Amino acid sequence: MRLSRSLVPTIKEIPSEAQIASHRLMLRAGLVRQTSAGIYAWLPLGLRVLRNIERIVRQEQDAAGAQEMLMPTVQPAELWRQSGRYEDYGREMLRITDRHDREMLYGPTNEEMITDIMRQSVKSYRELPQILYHIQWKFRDEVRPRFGVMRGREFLMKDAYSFDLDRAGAVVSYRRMMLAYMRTFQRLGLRAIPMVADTGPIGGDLSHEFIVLAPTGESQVFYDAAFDDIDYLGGEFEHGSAENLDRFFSLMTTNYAATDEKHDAATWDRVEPARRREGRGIEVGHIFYFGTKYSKSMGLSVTGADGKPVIPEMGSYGVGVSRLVGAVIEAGHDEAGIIWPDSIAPYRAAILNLKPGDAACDRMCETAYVGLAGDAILDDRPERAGVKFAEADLIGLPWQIIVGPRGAANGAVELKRRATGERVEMPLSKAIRACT
RNA sequence: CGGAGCGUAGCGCAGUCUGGUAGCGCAUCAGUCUGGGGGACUGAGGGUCGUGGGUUCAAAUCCCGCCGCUCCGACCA
Repeated sequence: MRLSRSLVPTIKEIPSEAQIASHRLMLRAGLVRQTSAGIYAWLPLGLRVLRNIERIVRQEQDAAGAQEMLMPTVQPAELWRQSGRYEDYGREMLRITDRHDREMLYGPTNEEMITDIMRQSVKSYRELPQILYHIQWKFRDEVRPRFGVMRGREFLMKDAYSFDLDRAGAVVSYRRMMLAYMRTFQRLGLRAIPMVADTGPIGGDLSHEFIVLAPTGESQVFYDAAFDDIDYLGGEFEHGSAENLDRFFSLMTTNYAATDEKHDAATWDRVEPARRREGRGIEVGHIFYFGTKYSKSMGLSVTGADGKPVIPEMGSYGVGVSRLVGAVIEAGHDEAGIIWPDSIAPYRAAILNLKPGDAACDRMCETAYVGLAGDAILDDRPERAGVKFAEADLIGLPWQIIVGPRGAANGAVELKRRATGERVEMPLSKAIRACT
């Protein structure tokens, strides 16, 4: 993108309404704008990050054997009456009446809807197990939205639903999703830890929340440092083998990890002192096994091998995609701005033309822009160098190719790594290769 | 939902107590200088003072209602 023709409304001052780093930086770097309390418009740069996170989430869901679909945001109240949650959910649910006086709602989650779809479509035990997911906007009318996209009312969530014939199968699905989540978070450059959780209004008896460590997190967490050394991407764990998943799951659950609500001082004291880690955490995902809660209340059953009805065992698995944008920034920033992980940065590099109008600078910047196949922000604005440096650091792309008249005369640019601040002078072609 | 605040130029704010010409900084636009870490100077444009009513000769300012937003607490991907 050419910055001179793009909507990237950066802000120099700190917005007064933003209390935490990620919120301030998202506003300052021009990623989002608030349109109502807890409701945000995603500007071009922010949307690219959101899409990149979605892509990783999608790849890992697919790898775990889940199928993508898309359910609507607006749902009929009738479905929620069947499960009994229409009244239970309370004021957090945004209720809508259409022109025919039909009661509708803006979905806060989709258990009822997916169960309805499955009961219409799945008739035989041969058709299970299945896991379905979608990435869709949700609305929960939070009493007090805050912290920008971390705690908005409208948010983008990936929610998956598993259907198995028995508890043993459901447990395999649950573990698969847990592995998918750990892989997803690692790819996002986040250290996330699964912690035993309350099941809340969704119900059930097996539930974990995934907590990302960040100093501005909302809850206090305690965990065993053993989690820090686990590599989920290296091939040690796989979705295909129940035995392997079993080993994975016991690794996740035997090491101590708890939020302050579930913290057990006695068990904590048995963790080797050198391995005790304590800090603040942000919940970025939550998974539940809830048995037949919805299948039973809503009449989902399939015919079993013996000709008798079987009520499927279900689970649901949510990850806050839009919240992750905030979480990634909480985990990666400094005084100057955001430091994006390579995996989700809106663009790979910023090309800073320190002297637009200078033939050599212009030519080298164009070469760099083409060389990066447009996966870069070309700062071609007639601004001073200082402004460009400051905004490039604020936006936080992984690389900066700095093209100034000094080096341009003999074909050299500076390549700066945002994360470390390290700057090295080198030929343009080498800099381009380093970024790709 | 309990408690507390705030709505004045794109952003951040002063002015409100004590009614009488709507202001400052940043940003924007034009020009000059400058030119490797948010530069300087000169000039210009930009306002239904959240909204509806009331009091008054006169309301950003006083009174009442409404709306919006923020913060603290209890709750959540």
